[in-house]
Amino acid sequence: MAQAHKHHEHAGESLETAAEAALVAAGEQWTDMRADIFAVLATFEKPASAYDIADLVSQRRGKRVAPNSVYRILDLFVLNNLARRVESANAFIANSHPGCLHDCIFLICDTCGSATHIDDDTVTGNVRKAAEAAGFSAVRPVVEVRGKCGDCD
Amino acid sequence: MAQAHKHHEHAGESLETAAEAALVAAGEQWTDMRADIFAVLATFEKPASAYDIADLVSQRRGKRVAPNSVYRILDLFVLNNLARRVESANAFIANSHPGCLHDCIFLICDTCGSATHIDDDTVTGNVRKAAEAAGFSAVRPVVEVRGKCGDCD
DNA sequence: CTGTCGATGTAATGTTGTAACGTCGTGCAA
DNA sequence: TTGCACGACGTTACAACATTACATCGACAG
Repeated sequence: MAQAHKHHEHAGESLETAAEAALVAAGEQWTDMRADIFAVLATFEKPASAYDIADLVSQRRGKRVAPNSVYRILDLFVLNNLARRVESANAFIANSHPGCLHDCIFLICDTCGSATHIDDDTVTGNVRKAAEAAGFSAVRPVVEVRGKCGDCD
Repeated sequence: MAQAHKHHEHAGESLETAAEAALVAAGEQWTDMRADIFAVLATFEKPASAYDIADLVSQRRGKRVAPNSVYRILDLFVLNNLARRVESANAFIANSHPGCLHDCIFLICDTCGSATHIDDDTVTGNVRKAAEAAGFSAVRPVVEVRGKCGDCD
């Protein structure tokens, strides 16, 4: 069912470096603020709200960072595919393979809150096709699954 | 692609009657308040926020109805499949065939805000399978598509 | 030097969602 | 008939999420 699809999955340092590269490649700056926000976002394995991030970034910088600023940068990240918005959780999660662009599917555990993401282009492709068949264009599929993860069984 | 799947699609009076029947069948009461909220919800063709509904129901009753009360009843509706929550819009929409239970796919137009829903059990079934293959259980798929509808092209 | 531009700061406000507790009517049991 | 239990709804307060408008600051081109 799932497509075999080889990614370079990043983590930690490597992920931040990849994110920086991707953002710079898009003609954007990689500032301290952006680096801090990405770093904080990347430490979460659960989806993080903008306010969670604002708190942690504030600690890290020893100075209050307003949610506002966080949203701005998060939006930029989402736009450039460094992060994803998890609609059903009003929260954000770092993309573990920035630069590699496709629709992803999030599995969010209602018990522990963790989110994993899978890429299955067959499934999301079918969603796109179904939408296009109904006359929709310029489509952005939102495919998320709420449930219970293997660890919480 | 899309499954041929025959529903009784309701509208107006008929829809409200069907909703009442479904709720009563579930052992719940069909009160004036619930009827009003459902009626208001059903007049929207766009997803409606709880606050929108609260405003209109307040007008209709000539007395302020708090969002709080609306949420309670909306939650009940969602639980009993009379309404659906549109996660990517933080809003609700009436289910046009209450009692008929399956995963649905919402197409939300980013231009005019309208939402249509399609049922394609093949697609949602594959989403479920993908989630289960990843060790997820008790799964509730959220499949929504943001894009531009035929009318807004 | 100065105007412009992108990034961030600051303040205020709007929107969405929940918690805690009070009141009221209905039905049932003593 | 009284009193209690319960579900539905009201009221208030607050928490969480998100946006708008405008100010400040440094880099850099003219």
